[in-house]
Amino acid sequence: MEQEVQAFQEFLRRRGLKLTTQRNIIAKRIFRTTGHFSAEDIVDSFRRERKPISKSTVYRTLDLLVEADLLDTIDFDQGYRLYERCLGRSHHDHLICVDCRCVIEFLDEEIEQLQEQVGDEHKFRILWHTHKIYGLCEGCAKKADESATRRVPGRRS
Amino acid sequence: MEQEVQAFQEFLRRRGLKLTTQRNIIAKRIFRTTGHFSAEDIVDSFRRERKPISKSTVYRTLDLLVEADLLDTIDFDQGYRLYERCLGRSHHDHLICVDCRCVIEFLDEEIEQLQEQVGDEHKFRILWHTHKIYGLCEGCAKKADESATRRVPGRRS
DNA sequence: TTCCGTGCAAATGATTTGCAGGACT
DNA sequence: AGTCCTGCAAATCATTTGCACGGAA
Repeated sequence: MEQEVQAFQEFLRRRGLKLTTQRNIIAKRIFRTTGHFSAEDIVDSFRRERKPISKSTVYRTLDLLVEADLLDTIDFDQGYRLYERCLGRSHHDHLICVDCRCVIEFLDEEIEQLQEQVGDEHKFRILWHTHKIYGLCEGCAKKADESATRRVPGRRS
Repeated sequence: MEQEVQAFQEFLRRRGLKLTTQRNIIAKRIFRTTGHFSAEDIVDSFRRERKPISKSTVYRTLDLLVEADLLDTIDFDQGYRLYERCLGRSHHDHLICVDCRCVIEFLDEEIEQLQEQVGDEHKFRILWHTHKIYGLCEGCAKKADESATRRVPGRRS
């Protein structure tokens, strides 16, 4: 968190941008989160505390944080963007539960290497990648199995 | 194409849906495409030929074709959805050029297997996945290098 | 005849933008 | 003082939906 706050301030300075109250509040709020969040999550969290900060400002600040390499965006094809902190975090990909929407991170070095190979084979200069595996997490898979079984005796669609 | 037309008609019949002129026209147009296309591409192609079909109908028909397993949707995080025919096509993933926006398909059996392993390790029941590698295709990488070199003697940003 | 489909216009919902008044440096 | 910012409302833009009319079965 401290490191991120400083990195952000440094970034603003380098760009000749101002360190305003709102930017500070938003950045600190974000640097306290774990996991993934949407722009609306941030806006809501301020609304709940009755110190509303305008949507636009939140969006604009998120953009800055992404440019500063302090946030990554992830698109889970849900119609809106999610963000996650990335300073000092290594690259990883995602397992996404289509039922409870939870997200598990994974990293497989072998896959990472094979990707490089794929790039080479196609003379493609890789810049970044996203690898998303959709399915059911342990809990949701269990639930699904149970309700499937339960339905059999009852003969109901 | 013939196969797909029949599969679609069969799908409609099974669902008690009607085989209308518009659905037929749209389906046939799509079954002639190669590569990726957006809903707007389809709408435009009809507009150009002065047999406009309403946007809504196109969207609704695309949904049906996806449900019929005749189309896949792919989200390249461009703010709109792309589709591709998938009947009889095996699964594959994508290399996406961020410059010219061209798309190269790839399939790596080793990666596919390793994914299964990742799922197992996390007790995750995989349903499907997307694996997108972004970067520069051969041509665009070359162009990028050239203009980078050219800039050096001239000393211009 | 009876739904199902279509086209249109309007709604949606996340994100972006224009603008006028405020706030950093 | 001179920019850079903020908040608001309005604009975007792809996609969806409500509704009245028209068409397949």
